Amino acid sequence: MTAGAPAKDDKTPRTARGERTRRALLSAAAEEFGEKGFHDGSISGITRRAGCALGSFYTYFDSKDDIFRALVNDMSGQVRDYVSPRIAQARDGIDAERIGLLSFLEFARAHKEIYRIIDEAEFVDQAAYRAHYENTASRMAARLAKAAARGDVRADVEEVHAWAIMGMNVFLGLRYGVWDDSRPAEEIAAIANALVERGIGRAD
Amino acid sequence: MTAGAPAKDDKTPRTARGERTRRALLSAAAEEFGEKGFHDGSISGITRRAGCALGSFYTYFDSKDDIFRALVNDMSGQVRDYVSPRIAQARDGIDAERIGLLSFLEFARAHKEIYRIIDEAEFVDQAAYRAHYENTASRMAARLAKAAARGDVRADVEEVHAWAIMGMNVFLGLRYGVWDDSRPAEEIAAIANALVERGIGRAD
DNA sequence: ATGAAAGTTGAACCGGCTTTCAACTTCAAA
DNA sequence: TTTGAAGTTGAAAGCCGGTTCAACTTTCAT
Repeated sequence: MTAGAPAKDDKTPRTARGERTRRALLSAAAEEFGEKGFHDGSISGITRRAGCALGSFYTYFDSKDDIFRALVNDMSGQVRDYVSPRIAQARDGIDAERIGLLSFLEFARAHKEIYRIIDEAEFVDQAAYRAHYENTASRMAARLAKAAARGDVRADVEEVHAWAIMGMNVFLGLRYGVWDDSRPAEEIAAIANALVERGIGRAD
Repeated sequence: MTAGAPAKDDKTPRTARGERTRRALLSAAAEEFGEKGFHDGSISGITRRAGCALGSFYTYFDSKDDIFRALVNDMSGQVRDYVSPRIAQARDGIDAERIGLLSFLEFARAHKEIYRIIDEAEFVDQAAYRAHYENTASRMAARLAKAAARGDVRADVEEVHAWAIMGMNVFLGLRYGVWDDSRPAEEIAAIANALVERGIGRAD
């Protein structure tokens, strides 16, 4: 046995053309579900946007649920890949969280469909939904623990703080990223970061 | 013209029996949608739980969307009516926010379906979804402004702080209310409130 | 007591959407 | 050039749940 995939009836493309079609379907699905939501979005809408026939859909995905799952994974990864390298540039633990929120705001402004997709996962694929937030929270908790070890933040930071700050970020992203992007992202990030800094920053 | 309702073909019950049936349908809908979500939940599932015939549904509601809208309104009001009087007992502006989170956690633990219903409104009735959060945020912003006037919190508190704290509360409610209620609600509220107190409390 | 308004019933209608399928095209290795 | 595996096509099958409706029962004001 070679790779991890058991491949009963494998839907993985074997060809450059196939790969292209699969990508086209995935990004068409992001548009379709982003605009209409899972239940109003249709597979024929997806294939129309992707410029292929209805039947081709089933060459790459088992079902409507299946492509949705794939999409949630994809977007969850996209956020992480956008935010992580930026955070790595931070000068300290508090600054890392400012940059985390700032880049998340930027990402949300550029991909307004993200909320409709991640949030709808709560109904279509709860496991993927929980996984997304639990992963995000535990990455943040790990950063905070490191920052605490370096003395950048209080020693008593824990999981609860990570969930609190993540929740803050998610709602600020919705309100000031997706619903209304008229205020500078830097300004929002600065205000929230001041709250965080006093809230968990080291006591002087 | 007498009351506000125009009443073209009014679905309001005129009878005690009718009122009972309507309530039964509404709470059956909370169960059904809470368990299965809007799109997997069915009207026949609702009437089965409510113990009435399929056709009776349409005596009180125009459509599946209609009852969902009514339900979101109902639950949004229930949260407010549970939390508001408790907040009124607070000794100061910071304590008010602690109690707000604490009572929200209690409410979420007792009504675990609330997230699935409010969150799905994002797709079924976006206006109701936005209204729920905008109302909640502006109530909080008003409380904070009052607290600032009394010197309980910093003078520069604004809308952004309200959205940040609301987001915190929502995610803590999901994580420590709905998904896992093993830690005491008081403990979670205390940790978050310490963050808020240092974050926006008056500078000494 | 009585009749009209309110409420109840569930079988059947209806439309839309997912999913299937068998014929057809493309592509690249031999 | 040949061959067959990979990919494409879109019509139509099949399913499922929302919605309708006309007959029936209950309620309540007079």
